[in-house]
Amino acid sequence: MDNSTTDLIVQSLTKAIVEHRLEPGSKLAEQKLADHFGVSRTLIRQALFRMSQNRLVRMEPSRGAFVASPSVEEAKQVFAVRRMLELEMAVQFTRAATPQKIKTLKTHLAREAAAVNAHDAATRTELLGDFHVRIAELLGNFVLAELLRELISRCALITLMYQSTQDAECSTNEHNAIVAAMESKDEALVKQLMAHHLDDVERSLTFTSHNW
Amino acid sequence: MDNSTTDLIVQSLTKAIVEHRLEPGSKLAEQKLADHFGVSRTLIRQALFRMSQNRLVRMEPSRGAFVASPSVEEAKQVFAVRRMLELEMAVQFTRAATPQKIKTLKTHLAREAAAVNAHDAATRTELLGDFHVRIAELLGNFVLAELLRELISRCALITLMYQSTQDAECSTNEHNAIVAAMESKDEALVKQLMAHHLDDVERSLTFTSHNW
DNA sequence: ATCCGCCAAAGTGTATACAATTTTCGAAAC
DNA sequence: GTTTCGAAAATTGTATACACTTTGGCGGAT
Repeated sequence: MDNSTTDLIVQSLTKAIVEHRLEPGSKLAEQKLADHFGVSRTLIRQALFRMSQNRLVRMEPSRGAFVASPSVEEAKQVFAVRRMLELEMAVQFTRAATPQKIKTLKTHLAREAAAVNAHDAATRTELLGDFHVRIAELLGNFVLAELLRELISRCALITLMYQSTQDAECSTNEHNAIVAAMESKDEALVKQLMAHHLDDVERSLTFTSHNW
Repeated sequence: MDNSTTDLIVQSLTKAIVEHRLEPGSKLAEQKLADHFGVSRTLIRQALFRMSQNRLVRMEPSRGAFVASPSVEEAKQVFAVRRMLELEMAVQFTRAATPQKIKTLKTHLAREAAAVNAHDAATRTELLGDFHVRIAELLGNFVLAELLRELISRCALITLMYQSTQDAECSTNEHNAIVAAMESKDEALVKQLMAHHLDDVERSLTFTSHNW
């Protein structure tokens, strides 16, 4: 079953949502999107369907698709899950890390820093999330990696809306500290830093919560 | 957007796969399914799409949909993720548990026991998985609950195929022990029992692995 | 007998048509 | 001026049509 065209539409819409060109709650009319992408409604519906499973889009029966408006409560639950997964993951990675794998992470950190400096919000958010996914991949657990990617994209909406450049710099600094601790094989420190990091990211959201 | 009909098809197909009436690897031809359910290919395609995101179905471009054949390696990764989530979840639940919540779990255990005695494989597998989901719900984290449901259904294929009645009895006994430990607020014991339980379930799979 | 190529049959991928529902908007009633 | 009702327009939900790809087999060449 082919879905490459659908994939492109999903990517494009996801980008638009994450970059905040499509506001939370706004209507995603099928025919308009079909015209815009130059395809039939069939492919648009497939794409919207998939995005609704990722929770980036909300569907209402007979009423259509809307850009999701994840609540702060939902974001908190997502972060609770991330904490469960990522604290343990970071410890396990530290145990299993080779110099080669550490190097791969460091390369990633360099790209992060560049994106933060360039004030490219979209790329920045993407790379900040990728850091966590990358660790899972290097650990060899692709089920975990995929799950994390989903969780991270799921609150990307909120993250981006409330994450100032300042927060982003803070994040990438914390990433650096985590990798340094991994390199020195200090499992306890890694766990502590990762916990602190996730708390920080979450706090930057809930402190600025509002009226959706 | 309505999807109630699609939901019914998804449920029906999922049941057929989990109950092993549709073997792993077998073709899911759209027109045949459409005829069987008395709908057009449109709805069948939506259902297959959704099931491919749950990993119960695998799609190949221009070749169609097939019942998934999850590898033992993939099952191991799923269990690794479950361990990360569920050990911590069990501890947190123990901390937050009220007598009311413990009672809810005990009610569930009774239903499990009945299903195991009745040798109803489908219901048994469903309830054994539900135990874990229920804990997440009682903890109030519905994101976690939904994620667990997905993870559990994802290896339901393998679980059911290799899980003998004996294993199932073992599982429900372990569930009982876990709830007892929760009731006595022994966090360390809960964590240990849950770890042992997940190891047991996983071991019952990998020991009987074969040639897919 | 085996292999290659070609054609028919079957199946998937996308677009379009049509049915059913919701939304919009204006006119009538209060 | 506000509310209510209703019909037209717009939008979603499902079925069908059609193009394109894969599959399977038959016939001929080696």
